[in-house]
Amino acid sequence: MSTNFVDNTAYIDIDCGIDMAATFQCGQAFRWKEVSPDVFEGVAGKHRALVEKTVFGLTITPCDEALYEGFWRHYLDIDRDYCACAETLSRDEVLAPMVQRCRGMRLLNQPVWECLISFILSSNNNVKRISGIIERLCTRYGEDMGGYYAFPAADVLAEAGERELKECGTGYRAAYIAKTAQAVAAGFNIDILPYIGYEAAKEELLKLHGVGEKVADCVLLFSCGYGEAFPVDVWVHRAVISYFFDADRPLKGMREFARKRFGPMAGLAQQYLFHYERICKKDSSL
DNA sequence: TTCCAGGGTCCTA
DNA sequence: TAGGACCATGGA
Repeated sequence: MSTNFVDNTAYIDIDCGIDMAATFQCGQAFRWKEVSPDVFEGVAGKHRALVEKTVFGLTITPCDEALYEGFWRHYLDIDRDYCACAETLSRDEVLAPMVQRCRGMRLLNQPVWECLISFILSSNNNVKRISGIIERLCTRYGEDMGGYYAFPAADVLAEAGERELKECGTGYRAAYIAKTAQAVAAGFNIDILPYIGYEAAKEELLKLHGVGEKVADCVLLFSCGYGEAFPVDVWVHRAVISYFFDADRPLKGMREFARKRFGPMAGLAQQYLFHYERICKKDSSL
């Protein structure tokens, strides 16, 4: 893998390629929009970028070396060998066709705060509507970066309060966001979560209002780098029952089953399951 | 009109 | 501790 920087664009040579739609539209992040099949534009934290798939890998614009090393390299999970991951998961006979269909999908390493609020909003919600709510929150409370808005800081959302947050379409989740924002603004440290281990980090997250097992696992997987996290939503629940069991079983049992079967790649396996299920439903409705 | 969506909280038995 | 009602909202 090599990276070059020309005219404020990063040219990244990645061996395994990237599935743009699977990566940016698989429900792990909510601020990316398709410009064309090979080009996505999005905002993460305080940074906006155009990411384009090329024959060599991908390009990021605008992006100099400092921004790449300080943010996008980690965000796009550039250093993980996804060919090896796909190879390993393909050895699972059930998962093999899903890996084949979604090959090139990557997990993103999002800013923890942004990921936390996004998935608190995901409760009993759908991807399209979550994206709309987040954009309204960013437009109203995010820092104006000149043409786009950063994700709003905790103290700003805490100050906004439940009633104002509801005006952005958050519904009953406004109370969750307000209380969690107040906790973080008051000193609840979410920045340590990537460094204290999966179990300890989950225990911390579960102390926050609006965060249950599923939301915690999403945050741990999509922003803290804990690959063993296995979020179980309605799609994954259906898929696991359909492909691995012949009857329903408790959610806790599903998480344990997944972590035992897929180990440190349980989270990636979960994402293959989730995206595959949604693609299949879309395909079957055509 | 009803169902559904990347669920969590709170109350009751 | 487990189970169930309830919570907002917009698209299908």
